[in-house]
Amino acid sequence: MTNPKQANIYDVARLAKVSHQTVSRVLNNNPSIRPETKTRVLKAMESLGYRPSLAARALASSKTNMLGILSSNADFTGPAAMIHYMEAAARAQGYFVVTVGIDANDEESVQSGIDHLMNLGIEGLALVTPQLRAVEIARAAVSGIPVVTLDSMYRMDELAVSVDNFAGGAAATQHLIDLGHQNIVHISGPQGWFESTTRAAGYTATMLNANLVPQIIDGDWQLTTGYRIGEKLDVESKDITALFIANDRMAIGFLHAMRERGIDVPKRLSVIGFDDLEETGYTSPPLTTLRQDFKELGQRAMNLLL
Amino acid sequence: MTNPKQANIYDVARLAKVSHQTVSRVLNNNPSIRPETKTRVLKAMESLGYRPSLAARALASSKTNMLGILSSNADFTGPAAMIHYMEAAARAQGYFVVTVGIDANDEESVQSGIDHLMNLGIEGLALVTPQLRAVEIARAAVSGIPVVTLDSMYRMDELAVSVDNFAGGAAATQHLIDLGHQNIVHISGPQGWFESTTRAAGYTATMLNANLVPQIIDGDWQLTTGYRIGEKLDVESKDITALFIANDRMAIGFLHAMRERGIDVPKRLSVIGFDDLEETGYTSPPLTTLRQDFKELGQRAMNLLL
DNA sequence: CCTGTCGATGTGAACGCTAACATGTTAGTT
DNA sequence: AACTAACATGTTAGCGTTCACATCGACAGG
Repeated sequence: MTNPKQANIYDVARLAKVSHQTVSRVLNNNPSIRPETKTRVLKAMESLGYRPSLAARALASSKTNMLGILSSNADFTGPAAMIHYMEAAARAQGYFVVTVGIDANDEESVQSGIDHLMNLGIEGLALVTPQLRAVEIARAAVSGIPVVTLDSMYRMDELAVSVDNFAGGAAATQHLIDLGHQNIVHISGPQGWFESTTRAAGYTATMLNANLVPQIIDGDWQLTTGYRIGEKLDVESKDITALFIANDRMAIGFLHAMRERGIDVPKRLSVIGFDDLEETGYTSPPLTTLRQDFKELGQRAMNLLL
Repeated sequence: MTNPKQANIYDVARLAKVSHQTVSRVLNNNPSIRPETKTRVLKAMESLGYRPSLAARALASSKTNMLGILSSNADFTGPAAMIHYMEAAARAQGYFVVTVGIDANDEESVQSGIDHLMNLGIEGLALVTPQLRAVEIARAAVSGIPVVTLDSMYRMDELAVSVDNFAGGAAATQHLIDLGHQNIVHISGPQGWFESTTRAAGYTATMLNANLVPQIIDGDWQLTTGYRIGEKLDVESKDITALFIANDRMAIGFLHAMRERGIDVPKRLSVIGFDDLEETGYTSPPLTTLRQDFKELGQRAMNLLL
């Protein structure tokens, strides 16, 4: 409760009748310190309300204990959850996480975000930016520290963790095939997004594998787009019986259109989505969806960084 | 691209043929420096790829340039958006934002989150924790730095910014009254949340003001709860004609239940929600909702801190 | 007993910057 | 021309740690 003048390591040392270096050793859990001395120092810290200065520590040791997250679209459920769990994992190890939000379509925004973080002296960077271009810029602008990418195709190098979108797309498609569908359409995400292309690839591969013809309609994740596609999709004459839609938002929009047109889902048409919106399951008509494990993903990313 | 040994202020000074202090002055935009000298120094920095050390700066000036955000439920749309905009506003002023996620129902979690941030030496703290108890703990644990609360009743002191939930609740209610409804039910959020009580208060006041009887059903923000309430609400015998539901999630669940029961919204029953889910407007039946301006809120909070 | 080792602790410098004060230079006053 | 104020820059001393090395005592081996 008192706030006279934050105690420093010398104050503690004096009170504990040791040298400042011994205090430092206690701070860093140096093994060669007598338990007795250690408790004495600890007690002194306690009674002074001592708080080590991260700044001084960083200066002397050139370890900042800072991690950066570069994030576009942090307001989507998935990314937000991943960031949340990454932060928790990092904090458990004594790290601080600085999150910077960017506009992934604006190269300058990406650059300045990275600059900001590099100035801080972060020791690791996580990219929660599904846009291919942004990841490239980021990887180029950063050097000397580990970078991990979430949700990407970069999985090929070891520096990324990711939902296996290919497998996901394949699973969704296979599910529909197993239900007996043959004429299955895929509504994809926008180009330039990892999830888009990978999910679509999973779909295509599975269709071809079953000797079926893949049909992809380009989407852009937006709910309204799903709706618009739903309005004009020629379900009847083309005899489409099932759709795999790349994310739940579009799926919800699409379902709404179906309802307006009086097309019965799931009787006349099966629809499967992808993502993790809580709303799923309470739409009418109901939506089947593939869940993703963001928690595990976030933690894995952190472990990779540390 | 080279990375021999980060240049420091002395290296720059030597190259620009000035003293290190002059370099420091350039760094800090000291006005009493000749433009000519300034450009010379700037050029030297550039050519060395100089990056000021935040740690050293913090140590010498005891200004950390760090701001903290304590956040529960960061995966809701509202909070996530606010955090996003706060970060942007802070960064524009050269600040770094460290976000810590907590479990607001676990006092220890709140405490340790705050400790973490205090160790960092943050210069300001924003609370994005709508739970009353968490805010109390936080306010008590922090001293010496400004604390701002978002979305709270603390609006009374100047240290909080907030959507005016009271006015919002009142507006929604009045809207229904204006449509001619008299028997209007409110489904509220959980107790202990600012938004809950304040929105409910706005509802109650408006009802009473119109000589109508307020009827409140306790909810908890959850979609499933909205659904369950919808399942068993005795709309018929009580002749309920309208509902004001405290958030969109519950509203969506509720609407789903109405649909299953064959109750026509909005013909038989008017429903109005509150929040900011994009999905709103594409549900069936359609949902009217009150929008919130998270962007402005986030920025206002930052300005308050700085 | 003397020497060599190891464990426990102390000493001084360094980290890269800003604060405070000192110095030198220019221009304005009388 | 001498004196001062204002500007532009330099000098020295920290800020609170850690690092590298020095010291001190005790205990073992010969």
